[in-house]
Amino acid sequence: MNTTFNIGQASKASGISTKMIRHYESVGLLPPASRTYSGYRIYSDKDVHILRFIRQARDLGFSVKQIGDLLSMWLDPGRPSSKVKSMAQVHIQSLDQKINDLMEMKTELQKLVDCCHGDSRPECPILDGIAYDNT
Amino acid sequence: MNTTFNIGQASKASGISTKMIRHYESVGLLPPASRTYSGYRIYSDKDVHILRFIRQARDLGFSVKQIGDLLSMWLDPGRPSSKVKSMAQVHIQSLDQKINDLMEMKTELQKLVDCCHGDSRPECPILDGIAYDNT
DNA sequence: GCTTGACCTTCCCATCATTGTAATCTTTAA
DNA sequence: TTAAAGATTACAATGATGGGAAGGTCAAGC
Repeated sequence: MNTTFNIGQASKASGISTKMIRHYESVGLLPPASRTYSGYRIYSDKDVHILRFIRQARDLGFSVKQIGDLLSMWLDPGRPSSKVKSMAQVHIQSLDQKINDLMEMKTELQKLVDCCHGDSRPECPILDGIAYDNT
Repeated sequence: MNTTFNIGQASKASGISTKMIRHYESVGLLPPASRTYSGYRIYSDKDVHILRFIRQARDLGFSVKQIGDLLSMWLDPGRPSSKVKSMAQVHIQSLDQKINDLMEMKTELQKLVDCCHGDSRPECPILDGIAYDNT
């Protein structure tokens, strides 16, 4: 059955807020939705499927620009899977980079925390570390 | 010796761009710098020390708001170190949260990448996974 | 003394993903 | 018929940072 959805229903079905659905349309990630006579947006099953694709990609940390690329690859039946795979691998690298940056921050800060007695006295190796550390 | 710095020198000495030094002043993280007769900002050794503190805190992932709190604790000789320590611990938790989120993304994406042969054929488990996965 | 280049000033705009708000119109259910 | 829920648009804000324009200033060299 070809169900149709208004924006609120599409939002619930996809997990993307109505705000963001309109935004994705305005920046060209989505084609302009068709409209009812009175101007409400209408979404088909296929549209909702695309929205769910977008949400999944977003949850994997892809940017809107990258999601656009993924979408056009998804909708292009002939594209080689190697293209998708290399894009995914590049993205994994950037995730790794971010993870490493955050872990480095955590390690440094943990070192300072471990040195701090954390009581009512004012001496504080954490602040001293931030003030004088030259890593 | 009481050296003074203009904004470019303070930037080099602290590792914070001139853009950001002005920005930090405009949002109140820094008090308004004193000025030469012609309007150039002047920084003292102490000011540069504060800038370096800010950069260290930023490199540990603290937000400007949090850096403001750290700064006032740093400059308040009587504050208990427990205050600093608990703030640092909360921050470590939020770093952990971010690390976990990113690692989850990476794991999921890596699973898909591992399934993809990545050659000239169009079948692509990565796109299929993004399209149909319901984690 | 004047030119040049490097550096400073302010102000506005852009990024990125997302949320909030306000004013207004439409649909739906009581 | 009316009230509530939900849709429309447009604009602003977040947070950390960068870019650029238009203009003033300083130091070095001729």
